[in-house]
Amino acid sequence: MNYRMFVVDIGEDRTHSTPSLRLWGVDEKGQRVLVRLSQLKPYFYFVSSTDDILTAQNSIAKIFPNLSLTIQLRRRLGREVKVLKISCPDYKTMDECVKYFRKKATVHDLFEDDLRLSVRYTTDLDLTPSSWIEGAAEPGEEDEVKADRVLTATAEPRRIELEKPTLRMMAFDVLTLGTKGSAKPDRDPIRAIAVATDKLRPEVKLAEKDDEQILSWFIQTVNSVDPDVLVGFNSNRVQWLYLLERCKVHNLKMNIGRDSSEPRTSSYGHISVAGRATLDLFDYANGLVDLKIKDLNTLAEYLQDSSAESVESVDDLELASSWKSDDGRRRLIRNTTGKAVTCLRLGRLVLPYAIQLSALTRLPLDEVMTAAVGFRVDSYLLRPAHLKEELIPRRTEQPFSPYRGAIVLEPQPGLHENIVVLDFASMYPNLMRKYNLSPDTLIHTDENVPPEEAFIIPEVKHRFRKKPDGLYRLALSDLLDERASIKKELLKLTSKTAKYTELAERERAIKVIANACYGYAGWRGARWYVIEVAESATALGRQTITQTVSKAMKLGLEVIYGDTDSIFVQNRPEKIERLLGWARSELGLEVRPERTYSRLLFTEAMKRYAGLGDDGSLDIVGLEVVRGDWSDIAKQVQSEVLVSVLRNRSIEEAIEQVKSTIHRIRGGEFRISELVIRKNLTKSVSDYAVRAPHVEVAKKLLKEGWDFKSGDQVAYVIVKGPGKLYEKAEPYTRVSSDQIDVDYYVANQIMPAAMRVLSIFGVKERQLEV
DNA sequence: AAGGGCGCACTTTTGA
DNA sequence: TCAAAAGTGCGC
Repeated sequence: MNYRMFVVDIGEDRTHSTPSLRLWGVDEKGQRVLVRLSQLKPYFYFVSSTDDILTAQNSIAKIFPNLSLTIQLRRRLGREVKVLKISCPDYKTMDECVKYFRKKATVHDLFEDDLRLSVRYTTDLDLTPSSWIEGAAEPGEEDEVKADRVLTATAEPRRIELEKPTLRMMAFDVLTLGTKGSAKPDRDPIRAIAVATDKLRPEVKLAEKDDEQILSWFIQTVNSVDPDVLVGFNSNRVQWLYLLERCKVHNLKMNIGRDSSEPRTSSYGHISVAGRATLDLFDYANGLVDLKIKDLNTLAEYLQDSSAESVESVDDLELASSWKSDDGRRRLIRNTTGKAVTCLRLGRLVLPYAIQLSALTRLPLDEVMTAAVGFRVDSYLLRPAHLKEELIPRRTEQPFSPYRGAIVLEPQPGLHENIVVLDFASMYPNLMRKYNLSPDTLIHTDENVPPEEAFIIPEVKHRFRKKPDGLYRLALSDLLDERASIKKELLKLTSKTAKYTELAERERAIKVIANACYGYAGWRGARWYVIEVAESATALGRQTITQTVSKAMKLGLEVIYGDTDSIFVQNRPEKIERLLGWARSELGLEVRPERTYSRLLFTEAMKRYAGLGDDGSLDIVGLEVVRGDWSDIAKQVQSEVLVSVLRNRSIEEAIEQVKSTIHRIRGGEFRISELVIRKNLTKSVSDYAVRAPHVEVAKKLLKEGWDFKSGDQVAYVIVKGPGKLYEKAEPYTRVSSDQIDVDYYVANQIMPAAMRVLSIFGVKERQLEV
């Protein structure tokens, strides 16, 4: 009998001594299927640094007679090595065996002993999560399993292409509040839980005397809805943990897994529910650099979802006091429902991308969003490494060692007209591919290789073999070629169709992974951390951009600015065409005119400019307007100034706008929200060497029982009073207008933001004072 | 448990 | 008073 299914979750079964994988998914008829894949033999490799491999084999066979030992040929960083493949009959033996070897051998002698079973077999069998597979199976049996069909595979499954299935989604939100500071699960019961699903109306349940009933209701609802995907916001690190803790308090078993198991924290810190995928929209928001404030509302706005208005942003500090009034309580409850509904809608928007990223990197759907970029690349590289028979090294934290990066050109300050930005397309990935930069092609300094067989990298003088193709050339060729063909394909399709979305999201996922390969190579936590690769990529980048600037000047094009892989030049079409042709033929790289500006403004600073597009649109780069750590009032003023100067060509108008804002704020006409300054904690408050405003505010709130940890955002305003700035910072929710230090906002927020632009035109500060 | 890279601008604190 | 250090967030 054959089955076909879309893989939603992959679980490891350690309840039996024989290792097996459980593949959970949905078939073409919409039935939920569980396929058990057993007869898997865990294995790892042993490389002897001292003994000859036969001697090693013999001595190991004496100690572990029940192992299957075979001598094989593999590669270690491109060089052939003889290895002993050690296959174990079960987990227990594998654990014992690895323990023994780790004690005896140095870590360099063991390979692939750290791969989890699911990773082992997604790599070996080309088994891809979030994709369709098919294979032969026979009916199987499982106790207490929620699935329409339970099968036992009789052969290894194959990957196939079918249209994406409709996954059943359920979103939830949990309302908690602390009696003193942050809500603590051992002390503060859950006040309300809301759920939203595709079929049913959104529902919210309030806690009566305590939260036992609503917890039971939640568990029951999950089990009766039986979703494939559970969506939440901040669910991985906060909401699931809170639910679990409260269940513990009431002695409830949160048996919402499809095998009746409870949710548990798993790799990369995600919450795993057996047979289902979990999706935390916070993880998605966290990965979006454009998103300055990481909450559900800003995410909804970013994704242009209309449900953004249905949720109010309520500051944690305000929750408890809101809850005390009837009106506030109604608001909070409505909000909880609104958040569940919004999570459902946004979950649907994000899912197609998550599926593509999961299929590409082979990280299961629930892991892929939580895993940082480095881990996604790490996972992606496992398969090409396996195909090349490269031994997969363990992840170890290496010492930090900096290296030279890209070139930034000094901008020509002032106002420019008719400028075009020329960008190299995927510069680092293309350079890595072209020069075969890879851990397994790097030639060591003591190796003698004829110069014609090597690429010699300028400046750094590292050498890479021209042949055979390295790990990155293999991986990047696949990625870059597929991306190019998808882009072509997309031009033929109408947008908003299912096929279009699927391909567009696949293209996005490929771009993310391809662009991350360079950074990965220089990341000291990477399995294949080889600094020479990263160093060579940036050295080639510097050479490329320098040569391009020279060529542009030779062609008579004035270069106004450039950064890493771009140059800003006058828009002279014939000359630019010649430059692009030169890059194509002489460098073998694609340069594209990315953007044209009718007017473009530079200060003396690099990485900061504003440009007016031909259609009247305004790009603002690096300036205060696009920074999250400036008050809205300062950003608003600068934005108005830029519009006046660039679009309306009026310095006078700009000056008037600044003056009117200063006048307004001095007159006390402002909202506190315009003055809030936000900064992230980058470490725990006790680790700070200096007393910074946001750290002092966090300290104050910590004393009151609020949680603040590294990564949390602190929002504060500056109030009147003597002393240092850090003594005048207060949580914005507790401050009234008359306490605000207006002088600070005028002198240190509005003025600098406005003058950044206006000083270019010779405007003096006193011209802006009212 | 930790969560690609380097280059740069800018504010505030620190310490002499 | 001033330069250096600490800290943050950006660009690519």
